[in-house]
Amino acid sequence: MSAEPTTRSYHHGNLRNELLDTAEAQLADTGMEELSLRALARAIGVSQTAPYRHFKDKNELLAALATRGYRKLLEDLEAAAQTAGDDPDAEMKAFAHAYVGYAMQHPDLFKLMFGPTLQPQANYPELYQASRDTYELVRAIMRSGIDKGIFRDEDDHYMANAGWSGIHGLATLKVDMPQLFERHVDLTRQIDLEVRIFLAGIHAE
Amino acid sequence: MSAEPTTRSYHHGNLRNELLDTAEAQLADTGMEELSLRALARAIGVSQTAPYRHFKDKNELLAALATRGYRKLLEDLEAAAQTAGDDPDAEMKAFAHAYVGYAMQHPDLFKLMFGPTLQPQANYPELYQASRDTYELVRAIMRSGIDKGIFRDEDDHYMANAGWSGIHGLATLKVDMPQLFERHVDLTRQIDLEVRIFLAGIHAE
DNA sequence: TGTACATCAGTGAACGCGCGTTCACTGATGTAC
DNA sequence: TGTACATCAGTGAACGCGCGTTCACTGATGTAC
Repeated sequence: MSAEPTTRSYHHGNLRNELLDTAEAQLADTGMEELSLRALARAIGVSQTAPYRHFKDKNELLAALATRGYRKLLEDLEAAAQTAGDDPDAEMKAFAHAYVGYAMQHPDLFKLMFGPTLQPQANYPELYQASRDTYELVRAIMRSGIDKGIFRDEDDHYMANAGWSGIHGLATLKVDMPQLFERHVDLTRQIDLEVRIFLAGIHAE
Repeated sequence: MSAEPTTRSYHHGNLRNELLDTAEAQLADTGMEELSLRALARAIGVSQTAPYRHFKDKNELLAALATRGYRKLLEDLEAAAQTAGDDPDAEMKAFAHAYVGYAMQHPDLFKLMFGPTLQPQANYPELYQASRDTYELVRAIMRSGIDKGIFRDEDDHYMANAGWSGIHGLATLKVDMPQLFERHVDLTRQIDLEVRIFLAGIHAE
């Protein structure tokens, strides 16, 4: 993940970043339960108290990790939305695929971001900001699909939530209960259908 | 939760049930993190090894708890569906409200049921069965709303998943990230709109 | 109805564990003059 | 260019903790005869 310096001097030089990289790797490897500061320090080859030079406590490290996670999700979603040009249908599909894809690629990070450990986020200003930025993009994308619909403006927010719920629910079920979907379900088809139903529902009546 | 016997003899007589009741109460009180077998035994006033007469280990107790949770959810959903008569629109609305309502009433139990602790469920046959029963009902309800749509039969399963995802996503976001919805969103309206969009989408084209 | 005995459902002490965190410390680095 | 000194980023020992679980045990209950 990060470039290992060839000689380790007393001062590591990049410990904060390496802690985060290693934490993310361990999260992917063994999940949240097994992630401990001590194991992290051990893996890096640094004393178990060294992390405290960079994070007040364990939760601050987790918050930094989740913050990176939101920023990455935001990037992925933006990139997906831009590839789709002006067609809101295609945009929403690309967006949904990116969202679910992110959850599948980083399941435990996704759970950390949307899980209870770091609630309330207000305690971690950077995390709060990063998550807010992500939600704003989600809503913006949804709105761009909705604009062509016939609902009144005041429904916009509710419709954005509805679209988001569908996608988030799929990602969550896929990540938390893999056996439910793994068997016969083609995920691409599932996502496409879901977006299609949503847009048809918006534009109907 | 359970009737306390007026005199406690050496044999408790109802320890298994009281363990589950107390565990559920502690889950609601302090969440998953703080739930320990020892604390449970302490709360009931029994030695810390007594639970091992009734459960092989901690996870077996949690599995039993989640099993009860699924059965209760199933009951709630069935009851809701039945009050709605033959109108699939009303049925789906009642169903969605029951689902989200359950999550809000028992947030930590809901998380346990749909969380990673008890995965894979195959290790706990009763839990597996109870969760399967619930999913079957979910799918059945969805299908009953879908039957009037124009999609081909082979899409049924995908459509059921789509409807379920929307509802599950809403429940999950509501439970995990309460601050997102709490502020200006009328949940009843949100659910009703979501169902309306879904059904309109199904019946459109 | 009484007794012997198996089984059930508790007890209490103890084990080993890894964890988060604090503390006093020290080596390395950067800066002012 | 050299030196004094503050600050930064590490170390290593130690603390207290509650936990899950095992063990040998014992009191209570149910059953066969």
